[in-house]
Amino acid sequence: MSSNSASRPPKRPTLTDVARASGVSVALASIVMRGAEGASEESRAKVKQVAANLGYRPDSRARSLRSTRSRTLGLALALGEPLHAELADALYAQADAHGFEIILGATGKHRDERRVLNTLIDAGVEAVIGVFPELPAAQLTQVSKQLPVISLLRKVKGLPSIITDEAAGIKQLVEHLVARGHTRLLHLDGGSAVAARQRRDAFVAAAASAKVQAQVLVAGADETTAFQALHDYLEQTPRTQCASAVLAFNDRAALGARQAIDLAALQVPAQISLTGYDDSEFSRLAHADLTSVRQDVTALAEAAIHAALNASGKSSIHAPQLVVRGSTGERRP
Amino acid sequence: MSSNSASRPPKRPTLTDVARASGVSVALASIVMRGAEGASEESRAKVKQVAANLGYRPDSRARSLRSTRSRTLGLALALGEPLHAELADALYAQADAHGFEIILGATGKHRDERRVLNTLIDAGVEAVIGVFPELPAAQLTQVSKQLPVISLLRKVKGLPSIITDEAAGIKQLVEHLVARGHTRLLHLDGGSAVAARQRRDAFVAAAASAKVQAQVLVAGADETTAFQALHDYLEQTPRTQCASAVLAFNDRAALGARQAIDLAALQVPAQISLTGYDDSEFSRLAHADLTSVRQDVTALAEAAIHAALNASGKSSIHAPQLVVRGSTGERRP
DNA sequence: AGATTCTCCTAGAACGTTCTAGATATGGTG
DNA sequence: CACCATATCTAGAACGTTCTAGGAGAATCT
Repeated sequence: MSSNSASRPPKRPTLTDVARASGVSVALASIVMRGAEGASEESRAKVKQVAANLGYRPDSRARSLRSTRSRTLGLALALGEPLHAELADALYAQADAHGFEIILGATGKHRDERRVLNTLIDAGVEAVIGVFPELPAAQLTQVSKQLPVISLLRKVKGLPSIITDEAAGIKQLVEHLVARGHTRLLHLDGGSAVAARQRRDAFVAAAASAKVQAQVLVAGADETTAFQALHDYLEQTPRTQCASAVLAFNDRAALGARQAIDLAALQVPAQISLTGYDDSEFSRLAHADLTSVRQDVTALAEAAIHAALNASGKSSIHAPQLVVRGSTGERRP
Repeated sequence: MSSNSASRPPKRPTLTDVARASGVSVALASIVMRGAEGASEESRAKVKQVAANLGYRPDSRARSLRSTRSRTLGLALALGEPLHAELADALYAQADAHGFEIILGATGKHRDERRVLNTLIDAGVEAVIGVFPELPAAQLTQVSKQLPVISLLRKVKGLPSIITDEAAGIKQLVEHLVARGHTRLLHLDGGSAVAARQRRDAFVAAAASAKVQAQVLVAGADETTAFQALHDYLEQTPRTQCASAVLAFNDRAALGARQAIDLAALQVPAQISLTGYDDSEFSRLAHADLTSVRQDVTALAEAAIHAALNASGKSSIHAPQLVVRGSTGERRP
């Protein structure tokens, strides 16, 4: 009646079992399983056959303990972030191509980034790639003395950092809007999120150099805070003094912003333009139809894996791409 | 100029180092680090002090290799799913309380669930908790002979399965709508997603027992497919024959559905009611303001951890809760 | 024929822990 | 004083691999 997990696990077969069953030494069996050189085709065939029959799988703990080559990478990111999910997909593909496995650790508001990092390291990964919004750079560099640590989406001094050129992305958005006649821009900033400061600064700079008015609203990287911030703004600001274009920190924030706009009965893009960032799946949907900035996920992933596997890990900065959709239009005063 | 990860990792301190530095045997140092009994308070203090100074961290590979107690759980889920993110949060909290670490594996359209499972097992976890939408039950039960495998959100025969009472959730939605005069219901189904069949069947059954018309549209668990399916439906169905209420598979699907509805210039809830499932963060936003069904994430997590840690892992089924918001209303013919 | 070089194989140490089975010392008891 | 119980400690095997060093044959060279 009870589940069958109650029965004692029948010890999984070990390399010794395989060796014994195929009448060779453990060392030779190891050579075959690793695909190393030094075994005849004949032995190879036999050992592989036996291993398959027994359902043998190498124990990665023992393997990495001995060889310091676990062929496993640690990846730290936040769950529920569309961009992170995309990145993970690309990273998996890249790691695959190099014969590496990936295990993840989830960072989050309530979960200590340092601890996530430690958990991955203790599990025996060869390198860690991660999005660490809040972990102090000092701690990261400290850890990086033990094994390669690659910072994704955030520039960390002294660490290989794979990032997008935020200034370029924001500049494209601002110029796109300015070219359509907008002279009063509003940025819903990402709070403590990764890249938030870069985008905020880039926004101010780009607006200044285009000689248009710029205002920044402190918000966050999620729907709710963005909604709240913009909602308050729209209620408190006389309609005539309102910005005619809103740049949200990312697409999720734009979704929240959109709802504040709808609630204020403003038309997008007729009365107000809206932009996101990241070009998430839902930004492409008809109603959102969000002008956004696409980060080069594939290139980021490729660079991160490369930095992780080659000890001489180099930082790199990748160009984003403006994606114009229906949520931005000409300013009609 | 180059990053400092190029310098050779200064081997991390081992238990032997700690023992030597504190002038005791390795065995005693081990006892202290484990908090096992058999050491004087004096030695305890000294060893701990030395360990802290050296920055010693036990190697979980060696530890679990020897003792088959890694105090680590594997968690397999999909990235980018709000519900999964919530579950992970709750599971982390629960695991914490039991002194367990968690490492994740991401399942996904392009990633073999079996392989994710293997990666976690090879990393030395004591048990795996996972959402496995597509992995055949036979394979799961096969693996569960090696270590406890807990199925989350999907009933798998022969495996401890922690699920929500989908029939109850759907029934509440249907009855809620029927009570408001709706007699023609449409369900956007979740395709091959976990729980999709249960919800679909429950929808048909609940509609039948309430004696209202029911129609099911094949879609999927994401925004895009839901949008597409409903968009086509609204275009092809004469307005007078349209359903007056749409039950989306989950909140993400509801978001897509909402956009199809907006595009068709229908008012929610005046002309058409819409419901989601999962009560995600964004379903609470003003514009979405989505009537949904809340799964008891905390209870699910608690049950899953309990099943994973106690070999006698029991299945359980949890009651969901209807959350009424502004996206559903009286039918106005 | 001896030396050299292959190819194929193996014994045994090592990785960093935990665990078993004692050793040693301390103190109480008959 | 001999005996046992208890508390504290330790040596060394074990976990499942990989790696180093070398051995046995067979083939090639000089």
